[in-house]
Amino acid sequence: MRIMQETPYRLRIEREGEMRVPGVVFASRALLPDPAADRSLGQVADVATLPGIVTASYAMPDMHWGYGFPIGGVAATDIAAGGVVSPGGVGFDISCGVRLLAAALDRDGLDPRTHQRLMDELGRTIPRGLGRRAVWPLAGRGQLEHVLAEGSRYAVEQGHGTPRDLARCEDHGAVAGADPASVSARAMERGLGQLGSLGSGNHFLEVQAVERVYDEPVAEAFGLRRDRVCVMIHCGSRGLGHQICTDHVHAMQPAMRRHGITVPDRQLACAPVESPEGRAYLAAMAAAANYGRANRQLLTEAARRAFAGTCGADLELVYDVSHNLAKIETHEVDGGSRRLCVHRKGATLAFPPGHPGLPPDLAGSGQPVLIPGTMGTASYVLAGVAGNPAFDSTCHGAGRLQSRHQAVRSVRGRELRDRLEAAGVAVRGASWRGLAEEAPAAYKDIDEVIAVAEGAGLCRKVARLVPLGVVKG
DNA sequence: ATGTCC
Repeated sequence: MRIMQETPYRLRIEREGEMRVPGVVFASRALLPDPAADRSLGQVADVATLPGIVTASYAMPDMHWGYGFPIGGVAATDIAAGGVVSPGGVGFDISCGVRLLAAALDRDGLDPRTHQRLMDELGRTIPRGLGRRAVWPLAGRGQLEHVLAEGSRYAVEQGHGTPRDLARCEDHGAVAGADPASVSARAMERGLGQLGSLGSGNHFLEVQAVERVYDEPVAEAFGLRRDRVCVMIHCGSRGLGHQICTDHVHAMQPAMRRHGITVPDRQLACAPVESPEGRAYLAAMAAAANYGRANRQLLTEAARRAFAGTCGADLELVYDVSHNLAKIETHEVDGGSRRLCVHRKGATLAFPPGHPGLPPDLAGSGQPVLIPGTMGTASYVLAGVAGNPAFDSTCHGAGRLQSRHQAVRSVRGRELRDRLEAAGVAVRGASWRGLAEEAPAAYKDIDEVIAVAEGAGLCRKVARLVPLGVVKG
């Protein structure tokens, strides 16, 4: 593989073999994955072979090895030119994403005793870990179908939130085109008992405080100012999204044979967007996306109850983003306007100021971008910028450096908890092993990832948040 | 990520 450094923050993988376009990686040399342990650069090249891919196969500064596509991967296919959709380009955790809430409270208003009571209450009421516990136990299949079709809109309609919440959700809380009929009975079964639950892995609910503001007017428009207490929620579509991915990867095998599509990796299973299999996946994916969004809405309700019961502060929604999704969007390609299927896997949509997809009160700010760090480290709020070189996309997190297995070998969960508590971060975990798997040492340096994302022109910094307590999935 | 294997 021939890799050229184009700018300090941009590398190019030259087109060769079956690649239809080059690879473009937004990273400093220091952030590049170790090729001995992580095959993600090869995955960027593999994605470049997909039918219909345009411009380049991109990777964000937090890139690492994933299922088929790299995590941190962005790929757009031209629908009219037979462009494909690939479940591996979205990931197993469909619509995994982040929501940020701002409390009507500053950090000096949270005395140590109230802080502990708040964390205890969150620890008691936020369902997490493997299995089926939920804030909203659905009445049955009919109610779940409403969630799949209407996402957070249905949750709010049913009293789990306010109309103001929807104004600060991507797509007003629901992806269009969701079809519950494309969702298998097994996926429905898995989804019934998990709505309003964090899950496990890197998912969390964190109480944070704004430590630094880089752009006062934009922070103000987002509802943020220095020292404000916030809540960040990171979760996805649980077993339902996972099952949908599994079902449709299998369903695409005959479509690939029928269309004569060959891919360098079985995990890149795909089908033309304009094929029965492609359409069925997108309809089921949209349903999972709506489930993921409703999931964050229900966890918001639980967090609001915990705040109301302990410190009395309201929580106002700053924004909600999905960072695992494929969307049909129109972009300029080679001087023409094309309908594209844009895959973002571990990558965040970042519209520039003035984009019609923004809420009117944020039109001048650009789209809020929410990027969590790791336990005990900072998180960032950023904004979309004009001239984004990757279909209005940016990174989604710190990016894993060590495998879960490596992380568990290098630190004990109890030890990590004690270290975080000593540093003033209250910890309410689900399992010791899960905690060790998410050790900060297993991730890249979030400050460096953000510096590269900004340096590469993907987004710009608005505020830096630091953790006060974490409820870990 | 995930009832970490149907």
